[in-house]
Amino acid sequence: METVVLVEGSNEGKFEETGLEKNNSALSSPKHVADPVVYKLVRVEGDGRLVPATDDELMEVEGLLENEKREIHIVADTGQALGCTSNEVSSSGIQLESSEGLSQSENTEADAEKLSARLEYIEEMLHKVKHEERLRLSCRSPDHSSAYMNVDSHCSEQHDKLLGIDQKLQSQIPLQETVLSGTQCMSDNHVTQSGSVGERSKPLDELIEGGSSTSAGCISSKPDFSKLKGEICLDNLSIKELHEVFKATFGRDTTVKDKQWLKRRIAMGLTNSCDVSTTTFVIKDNKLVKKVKEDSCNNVDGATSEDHPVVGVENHEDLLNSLSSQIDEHQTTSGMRLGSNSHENTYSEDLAAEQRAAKRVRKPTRRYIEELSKEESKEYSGRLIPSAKNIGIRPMALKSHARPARNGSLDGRTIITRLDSLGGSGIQVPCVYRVRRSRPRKNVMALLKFHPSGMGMTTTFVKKGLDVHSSQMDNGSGNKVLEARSTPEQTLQQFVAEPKKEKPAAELGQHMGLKHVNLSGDSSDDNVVTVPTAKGGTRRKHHRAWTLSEVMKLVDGVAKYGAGRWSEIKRLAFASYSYRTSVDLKDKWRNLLKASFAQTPVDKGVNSRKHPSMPIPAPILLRVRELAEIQSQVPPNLSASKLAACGGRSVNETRSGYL
DNA sequence: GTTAGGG
DNA sequence: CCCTAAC
Repeated sequence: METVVLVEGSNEGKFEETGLEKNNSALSSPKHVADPVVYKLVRVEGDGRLVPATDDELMEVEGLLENEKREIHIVADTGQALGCTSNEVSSSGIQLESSEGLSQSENTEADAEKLSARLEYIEEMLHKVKHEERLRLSCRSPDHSSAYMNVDSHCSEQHDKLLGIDQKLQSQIPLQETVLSGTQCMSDNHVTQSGSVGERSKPLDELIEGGSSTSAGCISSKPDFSKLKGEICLDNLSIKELHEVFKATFGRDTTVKDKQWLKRRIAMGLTNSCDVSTTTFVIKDNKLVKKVKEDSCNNVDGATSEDHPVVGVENHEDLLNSLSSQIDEHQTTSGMRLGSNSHENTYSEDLAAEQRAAKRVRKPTRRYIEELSKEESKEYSGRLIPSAKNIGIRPMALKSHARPARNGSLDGRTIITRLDSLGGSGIQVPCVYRVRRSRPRKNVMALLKFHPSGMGMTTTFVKKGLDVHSSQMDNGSGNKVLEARSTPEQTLQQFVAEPKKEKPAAELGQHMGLKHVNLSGDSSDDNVVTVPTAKGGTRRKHHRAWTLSEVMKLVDGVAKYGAGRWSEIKRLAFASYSYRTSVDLKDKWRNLLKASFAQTPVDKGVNSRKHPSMPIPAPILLRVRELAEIQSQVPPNLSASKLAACGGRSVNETRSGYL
């Protein structure tokens, strides 16, 4: 922190996080002008900004080139290796050989030219190699690859940012000095932050465990990670030891003798294999140093834009989310690029292209799709679907949606949910699906709407079914609709309908237990049906019949906390019913009121309702009515007659009772 | 983020 | 159940 460099670094990070871009501009262009001799690899930030590559980035290129092929092969073979390797490759893809780059940059222009030429070459090579790999990845278990890609992408994203920051530092000082000062600051930083680093270890572990199962594969075999905690210094290890660590880390052997390379590699691997660590640590001079500033953390939690990485760990899911969204954004905007005409630009474009390609392979997140649809629908509605498809919606949809057990019982659901949350079918699920209670955004609707083939037909069909509108009918029609759809649509349909995610495992468990107790048969959750709106838009109706117990809880809740305090009731009385929102409660109460006052008085319709909807026992209705009267919740229209009959006492009764 | 109300 | 306006 003491060193100028460090300070700048942290500042940079902050700015970047904050979204201030002047720094970047200042760095890339001005800098470039000032020192034309220094050609650097540049990469495009998530938001499209150009960020100079860092020494770290430059670091491995050479070794990478040497090992590229070998690694790729490995990748092709094992899923695990695949994940790990993809990480490495992707991250290394943006790297250039440092020692050379540095040394050359400080030389004459002639050297610089050479360098640039070389960089170009390297770029090409990397490009090709990466492309190859991508192809392979995409060919192989798309699930895995995509999943990995996800993780990896976000990792690299982070990494890039970090590197970008480093680079800035570097670019502002003589390169040689950079190294030194870098080391210097690192050690300083090291010392000052050692405490935090220690703290960090725990969350890190958690993350590793809680992280995607896929990445876990790589991480699991990384016993030596402990060595990285606290001090995180591989310097003391011999090459042999490094090899061991390497193997432990990546699950494969390496023939590389270069100590530096190994150290870096290991550090990288460890870092990349862990979502958070990337954010938290900066790899520099063969040491993992706690990063001063977190980019991603901020994204996740703006308030936590402090020097404490721990924050980021808290909700890595969100982290992933935000990251993915970032990536998405990047993806959509990657098309446009800064229009300068420098060499850097050329490189950056290459990189950009490269990245784009990489991302293309990546499975799009739901968020992405949504946003994409939104964006594109404005301009090219026709192209919308195809593009989405190409990006890989289908595999994902099919995959994540693979739930024959949908109709299954509670157990079935449990399993399914688990799959979803654990990523049994795909890592991405947890991060992507988790948040939303599953109501697709309008965008998605739009997406559906735009779907070329037979959408219109489907729509009408659905509508028909919907019109019948009985809870049961709903389901039936819904399923029919799904089945009726043509393949492509089905994919989409499923994709859209899929969402019904039940939440975090913990809650789920609880929920499950309670559920069993309920007499309800609603356990057949996910009566998710997409229904067309009158305007042509579709919306998903995700129906879940209210169970008696739920109703009772609701009534109790109202009695306790008062009608209108839905959030309270939801939180306190419906804690276990994750799917009931306060709005739901409110709606239900409204209905209950209606029902109670409509039927109870005469006692005629009490249970006589033959409609599919669950009949509400008279007692409950009675109670509802009482509560309503007590709280003057009586529906206006009904209250008139009813209250009048009762003597209108409730008129003066205010909610004060519970207040 | 909640709540109320219409659809 | 969805959507939105209003808070």
